[in-house]
Amino acid sequence: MIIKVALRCVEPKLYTLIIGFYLVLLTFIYNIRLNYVMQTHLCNIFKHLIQYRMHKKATPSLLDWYHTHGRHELPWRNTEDPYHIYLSEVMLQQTQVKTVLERFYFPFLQRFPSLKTLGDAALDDVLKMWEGLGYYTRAKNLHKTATLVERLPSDIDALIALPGIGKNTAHAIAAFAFGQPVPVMEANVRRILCRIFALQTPAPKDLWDKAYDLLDTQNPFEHNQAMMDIGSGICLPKNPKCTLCPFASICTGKQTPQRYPLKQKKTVPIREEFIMVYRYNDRLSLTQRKGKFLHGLWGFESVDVPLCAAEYLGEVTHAYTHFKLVCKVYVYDELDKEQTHYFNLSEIRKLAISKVDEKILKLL
DNA sequence: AACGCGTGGCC
DNA sequence: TGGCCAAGCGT
Repeated sequence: MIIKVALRCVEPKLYTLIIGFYLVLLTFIYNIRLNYVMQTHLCNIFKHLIQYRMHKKATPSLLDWYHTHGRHELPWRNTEDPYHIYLSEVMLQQTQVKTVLERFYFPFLQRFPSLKTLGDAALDDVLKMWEGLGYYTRAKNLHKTATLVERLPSDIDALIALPGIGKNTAHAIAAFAFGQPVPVMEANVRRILCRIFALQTPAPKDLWDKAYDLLDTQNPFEHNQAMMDIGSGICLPKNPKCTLCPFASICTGKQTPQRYPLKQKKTVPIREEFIMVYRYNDRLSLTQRKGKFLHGLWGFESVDVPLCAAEYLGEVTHAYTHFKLVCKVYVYDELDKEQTHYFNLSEIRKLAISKVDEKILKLL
């Protein structure tokens, strides 16, 4: 352990080795009166130094790899603004780069160019910009955070204290916006670590320990970005391109990459719902969702039993991550007093609605 | 600790 | 095509 720490602090130059060899030789040849423990200790230090040099030589540095192969054009890599970096991190939670880059990042920033404009906006307007991106509590927490702080803190614990910022996002902001020597721990990094160290079902703490161990503390930005680029472009879930990987020489799991990490499959339940829509003078009844599911979005009402007199329009299905939804849609051409909100088509387009309700709308 | 939480890319 | 998966977080 002491040796590993020493190796992190001191970049072993060639002259260190030469002097080291010279000392060891002196120790043996002239039988200098060092005790046995000291001799072994010295020998071990130099053995590790040699191994470290060979390792560095065998694996081209991540820094070099990043300069040559990294995705330098990603907009959140070319800004110093912590708000921009923070926004990208939240949008990218469980969401592919392509989606965020092509459809959401720029329009959102155009509409809310600063933390202050975001905090001053109405939540419904924020949700409208988030429409189609999914996981809507992200938008709610983003807005909430914008009302809480004028600028983002750089301290990891202070970041985690903000709603919507967990351990990974806090580390990402610390590393990317404030240059702190900390690793990130998301899907790509996790998979790389599992493959390198042949881990099937690692505990989170083990992964963080490995990540800290592997981190290039001199270049945290490049190191973390490189890890994510390798994870998304080389160390793929299926058919990883190990021949292109800078970690190939030290990777212990590359023979059977599909085993690391081990994935458990879950069966998704099917949920059936009756959707009851009231239609009156080309206006439709909608309600704003209150719970955690599709939070804040507008949609058609789900009922236990549809009205007998209502007309059955057909089925709409939608696959979520944890269940499959089958909606049987009914419409009734009367005004129901209990429905407080009626909208025509152009008004509905201004509301934030989900994919299911979009499908139901199409059916109507 | 194990779930609930959306949508779309990719094969 | 259906199934897997994605820059995770809150509870």
